[in-house]
Amino acid sequence: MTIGELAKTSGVNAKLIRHYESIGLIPKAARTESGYRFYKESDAQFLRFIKRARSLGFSIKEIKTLIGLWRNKSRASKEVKALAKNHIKELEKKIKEMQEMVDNLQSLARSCHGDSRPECPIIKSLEE
Amino acid sequence: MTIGELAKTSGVNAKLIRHYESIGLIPKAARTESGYRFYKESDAQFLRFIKRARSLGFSIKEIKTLIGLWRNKSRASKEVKALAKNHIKELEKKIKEMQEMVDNLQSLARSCHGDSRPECPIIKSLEE
DNA sequence: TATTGACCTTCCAATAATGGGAAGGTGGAA
DNA sequence: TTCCACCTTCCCATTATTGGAAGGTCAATA
Repeated sequence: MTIGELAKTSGVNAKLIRHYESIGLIPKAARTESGYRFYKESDAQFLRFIKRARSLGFSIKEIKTLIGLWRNKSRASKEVKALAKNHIKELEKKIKEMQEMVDNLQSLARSCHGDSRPECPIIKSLEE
Repeated sequence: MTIGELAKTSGVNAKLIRHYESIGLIPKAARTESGYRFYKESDAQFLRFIKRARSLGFSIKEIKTLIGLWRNKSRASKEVKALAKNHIKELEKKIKEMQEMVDNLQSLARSCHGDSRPECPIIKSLEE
């Protein structure tokens, strides 16, 4: 499989596959005589694994750990669960921060007339 | 005021003040004969404005717009309100995405025994 | 006066993840 | 042979912030 075909079957675009290789997230691909990378089916599965983990918000660094856990068939499930729980905590922390921003802004926006007059509590709150 | 003093009174560190100058977010500072930047009180207020806006999650680009609105004493408050509303929408969109990640992970984590056995639905879900 | 330490300067680089483009080589089909 | 689609590497941009290196300046102290 060429890198373009792998991109199609894995859903990860070729540019990104090369990048993942360059940072050591995936192993260096085998090459044809002319230097083209070539892949096998299982490489697509690997990339899909990465893509799913990304869609759950795991960072590349966390995914490296996840890959290790994935490959280690005898590791305890509590190790994986701990990683997930920790990740959930981080996500929840960010969500909370953003929700606080929204709440603050909502209350400012509510108190702003939003008409053609220049008086604006939103701006005023930034001045203080 | 030197940049270090400004950093203290504004709460924005010196490195970042120079950066803000380099990207044109704040005007170029006046210089002493020896090349040191120097500032006045109102510069600290300006930086605090920026810092507050950042803490509400506005991007540097949005802040540039906000500064324009701030300076324009005759602009309509509805312009500011529109910017804020738009920003709220973006924040809420991100929050929703992250909340979906959390929900998915929570349900996976719940179904994972989290003991010493290797079977793990979290990993399994990434394999599919 | 010489030294010292705290502060200032600029420039370069790194972070995280992805995308875009340029310049050039390769493969296969018409 | 020519042509197009694909491949290669390398560099750059994004966003906001921080870090360091190498070197100049200021003020106080020995």
